[in-house]
Formats: sequence, structure tokens, C-alpha cells
Amino acid sequence: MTKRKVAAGSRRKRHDNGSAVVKFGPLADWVGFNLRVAQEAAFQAFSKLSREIGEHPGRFAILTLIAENPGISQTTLSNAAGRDKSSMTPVLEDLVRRGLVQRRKTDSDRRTYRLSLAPAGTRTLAKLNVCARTHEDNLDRAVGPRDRARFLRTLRRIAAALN
Amino acid sequence: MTKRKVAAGSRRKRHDNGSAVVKFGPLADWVGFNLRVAQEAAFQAFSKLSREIGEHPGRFAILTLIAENPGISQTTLSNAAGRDKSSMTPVLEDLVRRGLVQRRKTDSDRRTYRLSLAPAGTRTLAKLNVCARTHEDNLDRAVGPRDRARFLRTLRRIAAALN
DNA sequence: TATTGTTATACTCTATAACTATA
DNA sequence: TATAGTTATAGAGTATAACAATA
Repeated sequence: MTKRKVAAGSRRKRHDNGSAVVKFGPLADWVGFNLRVAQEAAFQAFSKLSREIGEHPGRFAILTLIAENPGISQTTLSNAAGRDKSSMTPVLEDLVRRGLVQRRKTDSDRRTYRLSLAPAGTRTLAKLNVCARTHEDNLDRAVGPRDRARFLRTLRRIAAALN
Repeated sequence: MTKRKVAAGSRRKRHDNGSAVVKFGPLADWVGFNLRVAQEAAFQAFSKLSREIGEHPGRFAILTLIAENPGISQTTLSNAAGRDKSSMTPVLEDLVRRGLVQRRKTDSDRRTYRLSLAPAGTRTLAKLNVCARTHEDNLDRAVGPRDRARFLRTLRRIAAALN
């Protein structure tokens, strides 16, 4: 497509069907920009895998956090996930409605819910873990086994430094 | 840990004001998860800097791409930014309205616009570049000068592999 | 017929503030 | 007074499909 016989036209972008060569300039060397592009690509890839099993990609972190911290409250969960508690309400509502998460009131403080995984939630999380494993294998291939530990350490340092 | 000896209360999370210690389990070792957390922290930090000069963080990439490719069309720009062309319409509308970007029709193909920076756009981009420089300095400090090149290479490999 | 850019529309994700019920 | 969770609402940011003008 757009072959053009080599430079018959005088313009750099004869037809410009949207696939013209674009210069990224200094953008190409900024860590921030490359971080965003890499994360977007990775998230898209994981989204695709999780949609194949009929699950939202964002549910993976939530279900894992509940599994690892049975009895956790919604507020604590929100903070761990880095979101406001009000953002969690519809998510939990969905997970409870679909029988993946159990909510029970405590006696000691009847304002809070204690969250835990229902059996269906454990099964869904297992399926999401398969997705994550596949995804991680793809990432590891891109990162390379030698650099993985160092790469992880760098990512953690970035998160720690900019918070 | 697991000190308990103090243990006046019988529960691990007496009041739970949302700051309880949370276990991240396997999440903590997934590259995908750490990539997301790092990118979110970095994006938040850049957002703060750009909001301080009254600009949306997302405008930085757009203005840079236009500056580096004067005469670029909206469709080409959209593809370079990885978004649908319809997503670009309100963004460009805003930039043109504020006098940062110039749009002119071409003679050769009167369907397309040719985009370029107006003087005000060049000035705004310069200010955004100062933000980006500051941001990049913070990132570089977290990454470390030795690892920077390797880190960038890894990010690019991830983006290339998962697309 | 195909493409550029716009419109109409809708969906996701997120936050802020006000509210309730408890504490 | 303060906190847990909900509600109402709004704002980004994005996409899909249909469209008018042009190729």
C-alpha cells in the first residue's frame, strides 16, 4: 500500500493514509513517555486475556487483595488499591451480586463490612491467575530473565519515590 | 513480627481507619502490576506539574508530535498517539480555540487539515518541556543513572512485544 | 468506493461532596 | 465529632457508527 515507486511526488507524505512516518522527537527518550506506552500495551494485552474468560481486568487486583486479606474492610481495600472508597462501591456491588465476594457486618463495629472470597470468587481468581501467568510469561520474554529482578526493583523505586 | 503481647484488643485491626497493613501476596511480584503502579504514580506526578501551569498532561504528547511533524494530519496524529481520530477532534478543537495550534486546509487534498504550532503553542510546549524535565529528573533519580538506558530499552521491548 | 474529519452517543473509570448509620 | 459505606453527580478520556465533503 502506498508504494509510490519511490519519490515521484515531492512531499514527504503523499497520500497520508494515517500510516506516514512520524517523528517522536524528544518524546522517544523520556522515561515517563516510554513508561506510559509500555504500560498501555501491557494493560491492553492483559485486558484481552481477561475478557476471554469474561472478566474485567481490574477485578484481578481486587480479588487478590481480598483473598490475601480476608475480612478486609472496603476502606482499607480502597486505599490498598489506590482509589477512593466511593469508587469501590459499584465494583463490590458487582462482585457480591455475582457471588464472587461475601460481605458481612461485624459485631464490633457495625459500620464496616468484612470482605472475603466466596467459592465462586476463588474459582474466578484462579482463572485470572492463569491469565496473569500467561501475561507474565509474555512480559518476561520481553524483559529477559536476566533483567527481570532489576526491572522490578526499578519499578518499585519509581512508585515509592513519586508518591 | 506478630508481636501481640500488647494485645489489649483481640482483633488484628482494632479501628481500621483504612491504614491497616495489607498483604499484596503474589501481586507484589507481577511485572504487570508493578508496571501499572509505577506508571500511575509517574502520571500523577506529571499531572500535578502540568496542572500547575494550567495545562492538561495529555496535551504534552500532542503538542510535541505536532511540533516535530509540522503539517501532520489529524488521522496521522491520532495513530501516532494510539487513539481513534474521533478522540482527537475535541482535543484539537480545544487547542485551536486557545490559539495553540493552527489548522489549514491543503490544496492537494481538501479533506485534510495540516496542523502546526502557533506561537502560543510553542510557548506552552516550552513550559510543558520544563515540567517534563523536572519530572524526568525525579524519575532519573529513582531509576538511577546506571540503569536508565537499560530501563528504557526494556520498556521499549515491552511496548514492541505486546502490540 | 475509500478516506478525512465531525457528530452523536455511550461506556468506563474515577473523584468530590453530601448523606446515613453508626461509633 | 469522626468514620464506614452509599448516593448523586460530574468530568476526563475513550470508542463505535453514521455522516458530509472530497478523493
